[in-house]
Amino acid sequence: SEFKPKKIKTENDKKAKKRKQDEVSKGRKQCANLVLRRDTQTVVKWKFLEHKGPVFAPPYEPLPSNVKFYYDGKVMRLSPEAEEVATFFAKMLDHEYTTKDIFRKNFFKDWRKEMTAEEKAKITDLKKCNFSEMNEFFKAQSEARKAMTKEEKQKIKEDNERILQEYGFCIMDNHRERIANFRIEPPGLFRGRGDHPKMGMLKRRIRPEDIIINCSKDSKHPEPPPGTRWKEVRHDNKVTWLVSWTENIQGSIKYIMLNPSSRIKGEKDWQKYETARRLKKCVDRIRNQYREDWKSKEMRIRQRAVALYFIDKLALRAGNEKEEGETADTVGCCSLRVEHIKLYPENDGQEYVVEFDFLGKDSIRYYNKVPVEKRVFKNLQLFMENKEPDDDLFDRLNTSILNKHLQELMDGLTAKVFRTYNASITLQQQLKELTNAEENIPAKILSYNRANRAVAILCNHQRAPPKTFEKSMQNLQTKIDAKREQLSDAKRELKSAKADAKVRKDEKSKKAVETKKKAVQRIEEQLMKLEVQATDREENKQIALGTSKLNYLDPRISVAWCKKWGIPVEKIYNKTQREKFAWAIDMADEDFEF
DNA sequence: AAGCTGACTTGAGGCAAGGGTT
DNA sequence: AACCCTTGCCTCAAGTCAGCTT
Repeated sequence: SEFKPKKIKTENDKKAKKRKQDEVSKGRKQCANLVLRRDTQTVVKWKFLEHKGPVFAPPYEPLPSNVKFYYDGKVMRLSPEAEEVATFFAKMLDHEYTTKDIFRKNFFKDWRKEMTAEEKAKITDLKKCNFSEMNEFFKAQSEARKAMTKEEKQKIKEDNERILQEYGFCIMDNHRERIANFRIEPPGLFRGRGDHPKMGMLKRRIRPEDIIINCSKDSKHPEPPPGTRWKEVRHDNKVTWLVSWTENIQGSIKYIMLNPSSRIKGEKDWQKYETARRLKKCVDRIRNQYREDWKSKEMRIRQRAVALYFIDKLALRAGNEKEEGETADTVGCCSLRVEHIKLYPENDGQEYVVEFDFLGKDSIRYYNKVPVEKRVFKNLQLFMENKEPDDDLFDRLNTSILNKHLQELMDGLTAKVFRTYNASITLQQQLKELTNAEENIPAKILSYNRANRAVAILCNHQRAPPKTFEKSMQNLQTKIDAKREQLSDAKRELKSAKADAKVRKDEKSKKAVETKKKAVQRIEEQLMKLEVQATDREENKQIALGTSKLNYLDPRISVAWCKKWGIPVEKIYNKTQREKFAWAIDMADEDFEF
């Protein structure tokens, strides 16, 4: 089809190849414009869609009667409804969440709603509740699961596979496609991230009556479980989801959609990178424009221009405003407040330094000290004049205004395109800079990871250092030491073999020298591999590469790099990633340029 | 133009599978 | 074969952005 064109075979004529390629990409682009542009709510996403509906969470199984709950030191039997919610709390006893005031307060309030009148009258203080037997019961259960026999584990695996085959796929326009999340989220206690005002609230169980099914009219639509009915069955081919329901914490809608390997997700992904590549062509013009705008006599334009500069230079997110009290207090570019930045006319020998310190998406801290242009600095001073710490830095700007402006600068341009563009261009440029033709494959892969790391740092993709980090580092060091030992042994042996051969001058001893030489080489290589691994791991301590690899880096850059240096794609992408990026693996050859 | 809603992408964390090591 | 540790995968929360309503 248009989307996965046959790879163009190289004749010796490079120019013909290039021309042909341009045609293909032009055709593809036209196709994209036709089918994919302006796609929210306006364009047909599929013609035929058939699926089996969602898999519901298993029903609640009451605790065995020997597992007791105590209130105020005395055994108390709970109604099944109250007991179920109690088990959600009991399962989390070891978690820090359960010590937090807001969590406890929210949980207790929602738990009481599930209690019978008698329970409600009796249970008035969470501190007097003793869930420890429940907690131990669940711990024992998970131990038991681990201790199952091979056969039992095999059986579970087979059952899962059967469910996957039945519910995990759908038919969309003549293709059997993998569904991403066909299981409905089970009930439990809401765990918001960061300082979330709703943490601990009860996430209720989803029933068939909550479910909207979306499929094509001419398909066999899924049956609800016996004795139940769907909320609605609709046939909307302007959207990509198969199932939806409304979640009770924020009142937002949740969806079942297709796997990243699906045509519909792949095309969208490809389109995203094509938009970023179009930005590449006009980014200079846009940069000149916003630099001009720093001088505008209109405040709103200056603010817009400074915000855009941050988004471009620092890869900040757009920063939509959020409803206060509904979510954790986090910000992005447009929602930055005065308290989130500090200005230093001079700092560590640099002029005009801005210090950023705020909580971004997922309450991950963004901390950065950057020198900026004098004009930007002066503008920031102006924006901050006569404001309180909790006032908006950009009071004349929001994401909607910014994106409307961007749309005028380039078709399809929005704030997040800058993140994609800067991430991908950084990878490409870093790969060029860091790859050393002389080096072997492990060393080249280290270079790749370093390029990837540069992007992750730019995008602020942090992670908590793994709990086992120190130990695993030590283990690796032990291995390295052992390997060094082994190497010097091997070298010693080689030396004596050489000496031996010099005296004896026979074939046999010459052969022995060769063998020893090979051994030394092999061990040297192994040692190097370990050392590279150690470096890589150390540098990666607090940085997560996965997110940028999956969401920001045009996979064709990586595929091209692999082809150019003869590195198997498997070294860069695992199986799932190869499935997601199948289109790119197919499309890109070694001279692909982002 | 502000606010709301729906659809879709992006994100970190948790957990289990499975691969390497002892 | 038991163990241990990494890796991959899943989960589900938290963003972005466009279109609609008021």
